[in-house]
Amino acid sequence: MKDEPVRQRILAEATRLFADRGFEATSVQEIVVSAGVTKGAMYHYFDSKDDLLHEIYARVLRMQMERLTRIADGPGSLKQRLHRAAADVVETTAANLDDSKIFFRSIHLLAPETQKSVRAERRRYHERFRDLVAEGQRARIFSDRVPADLVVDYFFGSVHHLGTWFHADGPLTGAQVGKHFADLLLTSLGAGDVDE
Amino acid sequence: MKDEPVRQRILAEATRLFADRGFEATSVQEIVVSAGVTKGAMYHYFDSKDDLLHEIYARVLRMQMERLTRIADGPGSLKQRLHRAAADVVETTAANLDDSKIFFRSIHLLAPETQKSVRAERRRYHERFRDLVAEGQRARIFSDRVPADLVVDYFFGSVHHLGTWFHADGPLTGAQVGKHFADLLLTSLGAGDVDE
DNA sequence: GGCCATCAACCGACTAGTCGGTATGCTAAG
DNA sequence: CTTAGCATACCGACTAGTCGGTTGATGGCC
Repeated sequence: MKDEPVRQRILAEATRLFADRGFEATSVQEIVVSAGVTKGAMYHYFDSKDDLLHEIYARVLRMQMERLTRIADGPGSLKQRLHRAAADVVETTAANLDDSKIFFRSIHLLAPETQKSVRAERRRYHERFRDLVAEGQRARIFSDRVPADLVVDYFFGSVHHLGTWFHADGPLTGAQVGKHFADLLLTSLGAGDVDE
Repeated sequence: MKDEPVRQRILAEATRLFADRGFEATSVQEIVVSAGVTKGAMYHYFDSKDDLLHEIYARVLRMQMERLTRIADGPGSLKQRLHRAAADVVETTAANLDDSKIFFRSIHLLAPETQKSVRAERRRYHERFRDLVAEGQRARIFSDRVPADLVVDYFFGSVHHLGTWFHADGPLTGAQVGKHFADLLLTSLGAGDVDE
């Protein structure tokens, strides 16, 4: 922890504190004290407190987008890939709960421009996921009674709210919740077993 | 409104501003100016800025709990009542989006004690809803492959997430989204048509 | 080798301003 | 007179961000 690069340590502590107390309720003082550095160091690596928040978002978005692309373009039937993608996003969200909490609590506090670019990135992710559902609906593998966009909003609502109830030391692991959520998604699309 | 016009006006403006800019990013000055009163008036009716937030929460919780109880204890089959309750909470959330946004963005900013009581109230609501699902699972009307608690977490995630994408002037009304979401919930529980 | 220049990394006292909250005063009603 | 219902002026605490300065490592030059 001590020999970890300064920049990373600041980011890690900021993430922890933002998730704990909220962005606005956390002062730059608290962050630098927690990270064992000074204000000078922090403003050497980041432009502003907002920039710190933006970096946290960018890191998460990059990671999730990469994983989704790999799964969606990977092998397996459509059912299998959708199930895999759904379970994966739940599992990785559970594994990075702090990032998730910060994301949905604080995005409105960013500068309008920054907010716009973050939302755009988020939308691309959403659309990639929706395309999987829409493809299945066109192929009559999934029911099209509910529009694909709405199904995806429905599903991701559940994922994003993991931060409000999930605990790493609770009765269920992230992987278990992921499997259940993916099952619920597939079932609600009228798809039978994944292995059909 | 006619009992205490000033108090209500302060609450209404605070709700609007909190939803718009966030709790911490909104100053008491801005609230009183928006409401056309002074700080003295605000601190006459409320103990603190936190108290203002707490009142907003309490109002929402009271309303939702009352509606759920009326539907759950009302007439109709279990399927019908669950469908009705699900659609209703979506519709009322959509109709009070500001309250919903504030709720999930700012609850962590309340004093720990207040937070605890709000969470407890929220949990009672959750449990009442879960009991409907669990009852159906015991009666073999719903699939019990996924635990009732998890199904409810799944569903309410979607509801709470409405604040991030739903717009009153969008392509779908709150009632339409409510019906779709309720359909998805019932389908994911392996229940056929509601009218069976 | 010895010497100097350069530069990123970091320090921390400081500024200018904002914040939530309070003390006190005033007015109208009962 | 008392009390409710506000208004106004003000305070101390705290904030994000700045800026002149220090330190240690590196590289070119003689």
